[in-house]
Amino acid sequence: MAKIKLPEGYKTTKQRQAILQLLEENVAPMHAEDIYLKLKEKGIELSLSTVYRNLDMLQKKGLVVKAYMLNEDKARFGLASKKNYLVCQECKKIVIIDNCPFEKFKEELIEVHGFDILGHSIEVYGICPDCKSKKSQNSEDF
Amino acid sequence: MAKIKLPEGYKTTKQRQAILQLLEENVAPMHAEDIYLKLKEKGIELSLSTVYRNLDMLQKKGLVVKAYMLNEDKARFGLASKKNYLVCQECKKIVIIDNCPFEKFKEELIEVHGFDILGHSIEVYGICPDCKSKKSQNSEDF
DNA sequence: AATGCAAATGCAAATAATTTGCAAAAACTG
DNA sequence: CAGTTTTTGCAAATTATTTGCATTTGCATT
Repeated sequence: MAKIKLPEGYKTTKQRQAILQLLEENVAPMHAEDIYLKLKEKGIELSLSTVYRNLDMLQKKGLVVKAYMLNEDKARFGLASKKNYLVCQECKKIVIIDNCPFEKFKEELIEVHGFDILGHSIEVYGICPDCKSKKSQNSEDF
Repeated sequence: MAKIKLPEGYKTTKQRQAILQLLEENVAPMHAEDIYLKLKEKGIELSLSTVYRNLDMLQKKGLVVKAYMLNEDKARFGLASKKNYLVCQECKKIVIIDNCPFEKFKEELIEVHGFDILGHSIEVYGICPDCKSKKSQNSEDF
């Protein structure tokens, strides 16, 4: 948990710190409301708009990534360092892909399309090992 | 323009056909409202809820992919076959990545995480060649 | 430690995308 | 072309997210 440094001109508030810390602790990117509820539970006083406002600011500053996942209609927010993940379609568990395959293809993409590449995000969906074994217990016919 | 076959039990309506055809013609995934407006322009009678309902159905049937792009707050819909793209952060132009790098990493991902992989989507953002040259015209200092 | 000012917060109200209920219209079946 | 089912359009409802404004808080400077 390396403390994340806020950009110039922004103040350190307990709400802001709590949000960042929660995002650090969590593997998966979270919905704004989850963040709000989790922090309330922990006894931190904040409002949902504070959560949104902070996430928005952090996103604009590049510290946080906002993403919508398959079949979800609300945004998730996570630290910019965790932006490639596997999602189980059964239990919705999220697993971070850490050595991202993408780097190897950056060059190829630059050549083919001529873009300067600033960033990327990859979402992979499937069935996680746990759900797979639960499934095969119920029906041996696969 | 290979005609797309509707799933069993669904009727062929002019609205539904028009939506699918428009998605085939378009390189980039579109917002529901764009689809609505473009088709209205073409003289096709439909409502926005019809667009949403069809896209929803098509998505559930796997023919269409719904995705939210970086810094956008409304969904885009595109044919399932076109789900990896490059987005220019300046002009918002979208370019399809056609020989998707991902396939080569599927195996690796399966091994490492034990997921059965059903699908994926990749969004890459950067600056397109056009915007790049416009930029360097304005300031030669890069 | 007190002061002053900008930044941040909470609350309630506003906005905007998407969804839904329902009656009428269109598709397909025989 | 009559009967049944699906689809549509419209308007109203829902839900995530944003915003205005008055108040509070963080922090730099006396």
